[in-house]
Amino acid sequence: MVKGPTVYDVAERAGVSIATVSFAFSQPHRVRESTRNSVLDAARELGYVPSASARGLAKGRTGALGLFSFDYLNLLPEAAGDGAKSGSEADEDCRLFPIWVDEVQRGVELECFSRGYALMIGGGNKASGERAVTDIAGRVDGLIVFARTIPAEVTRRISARIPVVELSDPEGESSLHRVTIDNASGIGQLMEHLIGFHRFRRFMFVSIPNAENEARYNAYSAVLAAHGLEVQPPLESRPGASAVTAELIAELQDSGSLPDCFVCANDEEALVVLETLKAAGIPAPAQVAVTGFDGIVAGRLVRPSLTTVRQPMELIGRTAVDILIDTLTDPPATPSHRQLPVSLAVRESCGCRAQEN
Amino acid sequence: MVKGPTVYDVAERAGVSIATVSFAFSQPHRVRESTRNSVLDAARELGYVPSASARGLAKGRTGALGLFSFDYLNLLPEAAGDGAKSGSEADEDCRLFPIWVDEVQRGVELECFSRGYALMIGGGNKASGERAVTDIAGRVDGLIVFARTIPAEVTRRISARIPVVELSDPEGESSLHRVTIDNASGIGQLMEHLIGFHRFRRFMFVSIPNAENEARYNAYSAVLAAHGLEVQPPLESRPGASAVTAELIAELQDSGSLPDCFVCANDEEALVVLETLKAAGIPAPAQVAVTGFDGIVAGRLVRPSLTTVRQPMELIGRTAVDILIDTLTDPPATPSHRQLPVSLAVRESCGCRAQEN
DNA sequence: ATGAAAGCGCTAACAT
DNA sequence: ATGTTAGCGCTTTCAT
Repeated sequence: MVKGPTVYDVAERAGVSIATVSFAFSQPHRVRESTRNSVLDAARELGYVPSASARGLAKGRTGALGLFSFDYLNLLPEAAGDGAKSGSEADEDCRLFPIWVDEVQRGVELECFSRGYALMIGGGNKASGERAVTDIAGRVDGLIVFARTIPAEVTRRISARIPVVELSDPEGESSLHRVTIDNASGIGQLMEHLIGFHRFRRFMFVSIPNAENEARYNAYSAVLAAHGLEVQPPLESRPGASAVTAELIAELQDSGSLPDCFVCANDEEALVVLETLKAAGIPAPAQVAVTGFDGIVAGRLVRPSLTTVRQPMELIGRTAVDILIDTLTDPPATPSHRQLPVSLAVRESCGCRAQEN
Repeated sequence: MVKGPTVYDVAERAGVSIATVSFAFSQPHRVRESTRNSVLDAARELGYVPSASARGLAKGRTGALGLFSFDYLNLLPEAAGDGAKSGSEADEDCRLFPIWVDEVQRGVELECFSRGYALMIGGGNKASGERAVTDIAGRVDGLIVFARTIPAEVTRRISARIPVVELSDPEGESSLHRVTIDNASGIGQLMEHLIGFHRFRRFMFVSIPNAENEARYNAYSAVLAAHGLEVQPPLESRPGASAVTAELIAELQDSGSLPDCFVCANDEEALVVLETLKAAGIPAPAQVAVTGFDGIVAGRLVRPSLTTVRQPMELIGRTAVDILIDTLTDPPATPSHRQLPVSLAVRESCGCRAQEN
């Protein structure tokens, strides 16, 4: 744990200057082979590990990209505590991991590694948020953030210093690069299946209000309108507050106005709805169908398994990294915006038969 | 993307020295409130983002911990390509993510964030391995590595500079901190169930040879011996080479020497065995039972679901971070070694009935 | 309470 | 091909 050797130590041991040591590592062909070998040997013998801080300071680049992962875990106490009886811990936690964010993160990691970048991951919650994201911004050459996790003012400030990619929000601060998905197409495919194949007519959209969900709701409304079907205002659930959802659904049942199908803005809400229905003794999909959006792993674990629109999560992460590296290589005049396709995953909760899997 | 403002800019704007700017951030109470405010205002107006490189260089600490995640993806082509018909992509990839490593990583992330550290993630494969791990070692205050992913010589060198925690290997370079699990207890619980409850008598251990698996095999042998049961040498599978496993199992079948139960050294091998049996038309668990070890998510997705020994993966990650921070706070005289408990997860593949989930 | 100045370890001109 | 040297942006004594 003692202070490690530096270029100076290596240089001295190899009998050369520090510049030569530096060159031996960064531009091997620029130093005579014998020299290079003696430097490399000295480094090895000394156990030399270059300081990324020093290197970063000198070069003005760190060679790392950053991903700010919001602490969605604040929701855990609430989400884990109600609804299902807490069975084995093993079965509990899988509903919570991996979620959308985790799968995107994986794509980011893979792309970073294969492109030779290190990945700095930062996390935070409401309290530590701005501080944490600024901290990590100071450590990297480019940053990826999830939409709506940090104030626009903060990302704007950061984007004045390093390129920032915001993930998956149809709109937002325009100075940022952006990766989105084709919400309209996804909802379109889904509704086509529900209306055309299942012949459902009465729908209810469930979501917490945010830009992403609004885009999905708009696409949903458009499809219903195009089919001449009635459009109800969305059922506004609240993150982690499944009790609220339960109450709303109870009201619908009491008034005899349950829809044919609950179209949920994302998988996590759909899982809550599914659980709520089960608790209320309303059979799904027999009496009411339910669909999600995202394609998280948990959607395949539950029974009935969740019919949903699958996002290319790994690709989203990879694309963000690609944008960053491109931007670093040669800065584009205008922020990139790449929209990725989605695909329908028909499973059980819409009323289709169980898959093999 | 223009060069961002520095302490000098902030100092000038606030009409103070750079030292005061630094103090205003790091030791707010040491500067007069009015001064502090003008510094903070100036920083905000300028969009100041402190450089972690400069800070790290000056302080000798980066405030980040590292996790070196080996590129297990080299196995993908082989693993994904055979066996099951490639159904929807959705169903494919879930068998590969999240695996053990991913769940441990999650624990590392959570603990880092809650303790105020950033997390640097590095990845590599055989080729880039040493280079990549040295690179990330130069960026952090402490490093976590998975056992057997990098040469002992390299970790030793790095551990001379920063504390290193190696995860889950019963033995290894002794200069490293270490987090292990109680393999013997886990195998003991598992075998007790298989022998005591299911009355199995003829077992076959399946594994690729490594220290971890050897520890499990030894525990397994000990239990069998204690029950006066015959101990066969392990069936040596190869990572990703399920064809080999298939051949070995075919031989067993031909010679009429299929065991009552395949005890696999880990879940991934168990999944391969399960698939191989299915392909060979041998019903599991009806004719042959199969068990795993680890408790990865995929084990709950397959049918029959996998009976296994569950590791506290998140806790493993958290513990590693805890050791690192402790060590950074005040260096212990001797490397820490913490062993974590495991628990039996009885599911379908041993012959028990389907769970609710 | 604030400023001056000496590094931290490395890179990259520029010399030689 | 190799050496000299001036920073990179920040922290931290040590003065004032």
